Amino acid sequence: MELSDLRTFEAVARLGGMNRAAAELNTVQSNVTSRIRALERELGTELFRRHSRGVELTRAGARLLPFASKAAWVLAEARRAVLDDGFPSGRLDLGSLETTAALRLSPVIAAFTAAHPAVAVNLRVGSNEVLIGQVLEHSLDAAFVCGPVDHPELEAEVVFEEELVLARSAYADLDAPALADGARIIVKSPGCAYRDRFEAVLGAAGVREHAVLEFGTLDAIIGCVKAGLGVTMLPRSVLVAAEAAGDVVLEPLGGELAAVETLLVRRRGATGFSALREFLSYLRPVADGDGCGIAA
Amino acid sequence: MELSDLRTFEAVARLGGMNRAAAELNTVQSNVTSRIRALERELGTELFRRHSRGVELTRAGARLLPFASKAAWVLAEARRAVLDDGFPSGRLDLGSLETTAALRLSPVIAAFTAAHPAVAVNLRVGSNEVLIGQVLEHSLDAAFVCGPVDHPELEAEVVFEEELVLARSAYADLDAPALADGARIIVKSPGCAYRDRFEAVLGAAGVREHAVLEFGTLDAIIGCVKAGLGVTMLPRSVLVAAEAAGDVVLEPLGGELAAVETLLVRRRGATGFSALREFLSYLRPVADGDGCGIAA
DNA sequence: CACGGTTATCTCGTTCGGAGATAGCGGCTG
DNA sequence: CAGCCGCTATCTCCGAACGAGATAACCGTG
Repeated sequence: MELSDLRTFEAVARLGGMNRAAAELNTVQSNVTSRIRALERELGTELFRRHSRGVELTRAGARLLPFASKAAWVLAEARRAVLDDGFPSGRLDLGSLETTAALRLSPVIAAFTAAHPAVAVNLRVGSNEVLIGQVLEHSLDAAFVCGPVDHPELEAEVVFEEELVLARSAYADLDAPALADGARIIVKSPGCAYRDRFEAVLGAAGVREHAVLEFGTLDAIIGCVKAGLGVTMLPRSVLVAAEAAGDVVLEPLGGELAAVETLLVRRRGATGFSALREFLSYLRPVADGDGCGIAA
Repeated sequence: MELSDLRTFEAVARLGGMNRAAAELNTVQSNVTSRIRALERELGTELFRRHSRGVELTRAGARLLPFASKAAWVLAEARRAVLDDGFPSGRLDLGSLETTAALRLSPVIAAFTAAHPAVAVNLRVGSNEVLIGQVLEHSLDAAFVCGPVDHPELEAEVVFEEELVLARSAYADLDAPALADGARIIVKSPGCAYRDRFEAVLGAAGVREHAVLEFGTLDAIIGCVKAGLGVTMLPRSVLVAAEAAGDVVLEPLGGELAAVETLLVRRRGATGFSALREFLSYLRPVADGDGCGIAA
């Protein structure tokens, strides 16, 4: 059982056909077939059920599939570890919630890239679930997400602590309560980590009905809040600029619903290559200076 | 980078020479050399420093080595997972402290093997450190050890809780304190998990000097205690037979030093093949019936 | 029934890896 | 210093394995 065998197996399983797999692997169908048959012969089990539309995994094949990816990851990490001579270099794929990226990360990443030009930092913004999934499938090295995260294959540490506050237009009726039945809340697209929290806050405030306005960017949200279209809930640091400009009014939430921790999650056991280790060392002073402890 | 390349690499690194590796791999030296050179060419780094006595790993080679083992493990687990059709079968390699094996495991293993004759259960007795090391290097599937265990790559659950008690000869001067300066303690060979605990108990009791007698088996220890050669500290259940026979007198310790947890440790992320999963299900009722909760 | 799409099988040519012999290097020893 | 021994590097030969292409067989669909 060689790695190339597992690669073809994985491609066939993913694409559902030997022809398609052959195209992706830059070879011809007959070779894919024979490789798979050889693998089946070696393992003594059928891995695919063949039919006229392609193939589908048998139960044994389904059990093998995760190991095919795992083996590929191991080899990829091996290659990286060999080339990693202790001086940070290569790619560093990070993920982040948009709020964290906007307010916390730029100075850290700027300082890091300045000190380590050999590292190609790649920052991808996404929602909590997507980011965590990408870390798990090795598509990201680490991600800044909204805690808590509890997954056996991940380890997380708190790097920032934020205070969630309500924001509404400075030109609205400030005597009325910000949250009432029929309030219109402005949030990011589905999957936003703060959205669930917002719903919980609404529930705690006794709001049973509310309208929702969704936007893809923070700027759009804040712009709409200014314009009085509704109320939003975001980390205070995201909103201070708008508050200083006199456009929005902030209202502290209090209670434990207001505290939100930003975690850096990464795969457990990934000892960490130089670039990631070094990046962490840039991150910790920021977090400490911010008064945030690091939890193991 | 194929798996066979990593296997030859691992053999060369472990044996310190291409000739020796060739002998182990049932091939000739020239092939080993060329495989290694091809690997070095592919990775763009020297993996070995050659000299007239053999080869030694470069730093890059040392970084690669752990991944070679890891890749081999992944493939071995893949093969097992494919052949594992949900009905427990194959080998199940367990490790245990001698005390646990003697008193707790026999009924569980007996019931398990009776119900699952297709599983070849293999029980190896050893000390805490050795067992944990063997679990880490995949030489054991799981091990019963003395807690607590805190290792990022292991997960543990409490399966038994024992009470440590002092035991001394029933024919000794029972009015004198069992633990005093100059006491002779009888323990297992170095590495015994209870020994450190015993030393702590002695310290807490204010004993500054004591003699040590080491034996390899529990029977020898208990025999010597009977004979009045010294005092030992073991789980109560190991000693009840001797107490009932009237040969030894047990003395509860009290305090948190007396409580000892037996953990089942296994590698994290190893989803667990059928045999191990099934064995766990045999274990849990025993632990529960014993009044011991299972901690995740 | 013909057609498009699929997998299985066969053959041919190339390539890759294993076996063996030899050369070259370095240290050790008499 | 010369000879020896153990090691790695390199070369050549050969067989097995792999990739490419063509063809057959199968199935569902229009």
